[in-house]
Amino acid sequence: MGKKEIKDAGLKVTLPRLQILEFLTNNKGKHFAAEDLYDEMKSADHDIGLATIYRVLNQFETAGLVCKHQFENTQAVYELDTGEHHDHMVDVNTGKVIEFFDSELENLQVQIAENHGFELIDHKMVLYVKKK
Amino acid sequence: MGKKEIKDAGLKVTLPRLQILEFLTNNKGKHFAAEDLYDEMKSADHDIGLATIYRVLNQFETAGLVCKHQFENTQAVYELDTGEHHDHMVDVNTGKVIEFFDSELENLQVQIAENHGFELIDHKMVLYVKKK
DNA sequence: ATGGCAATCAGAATTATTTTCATTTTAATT
DNA sequence: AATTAAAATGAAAATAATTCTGATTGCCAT
Repeated sequence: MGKKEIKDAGLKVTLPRLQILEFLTNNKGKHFAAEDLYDEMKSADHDIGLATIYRVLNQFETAGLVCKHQFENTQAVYELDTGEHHDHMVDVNTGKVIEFFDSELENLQVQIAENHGFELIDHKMVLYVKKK
Repeated sequence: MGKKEIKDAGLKVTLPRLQILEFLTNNKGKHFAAEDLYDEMKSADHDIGLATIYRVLNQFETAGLVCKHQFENTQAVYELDTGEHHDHMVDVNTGKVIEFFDSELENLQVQIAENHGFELIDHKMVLYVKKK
């Protein structure tokens, strides 16, 4: 149970926060829009307002508990932050999102930033692909 | 002047389109939100409605004349598509956007997609950096 | 228990963008 | 050059995603 994580984030332990965090924990690696979560919570008889979902997700994001992605769709999606960095590959035909990690790529990015006189803080990368 | 490009895109050559395209051509490599362009046009005594700006930018995008980027800000930004692919680096302190191209990176991306059984169609990458 | 402050709810507000529809402009044709 | 149909425009309304507001509720240290 996520009580500790919530407390460590400087937030009060409330039912909505626990329920949202629990759901994301049980669905590692999957992406959910705020409204998806709203529906999921409703299905589980957890009546959490949409505004609360958005608020909690933002708080969780700043706390490093979840990460937020803005793919091509207009709605942002969220997933549990497992601490293991990864990038995304989107199948343009199916819309399916594949997560991957490539250390050579990670190194190259640091290198490129350095070549321009910068320090790499973070990056975002999405590959749009299709089955060959 | 951009009459030819507009015609080739299957669009009628109108004043708003010419003025927007001319402005972007004179500002290669710079990014503008729809509202920036709206203001720019107004400053130049070209009274183009904001709806038209959005409409024309979308048409130009599908025609491959401009490309659209969604960085961290909420507003999308547009720039002239010079045909030369490049990625972006954002200075997290100044907000400044630096364009760059790295062929090693491009190759690696193709490679990664292939390793997962996919063909790379396109990609989007933003490096968040700061001065060292 | 209870008092204070943070969290929640529901709905209103905001922001970016798109759509609608009446009017104007373009470009093809006479 | 005048005619005309189709496409483009402007202004305002509509939409979509997200954030804010104000009243109420819930958490927790005393």
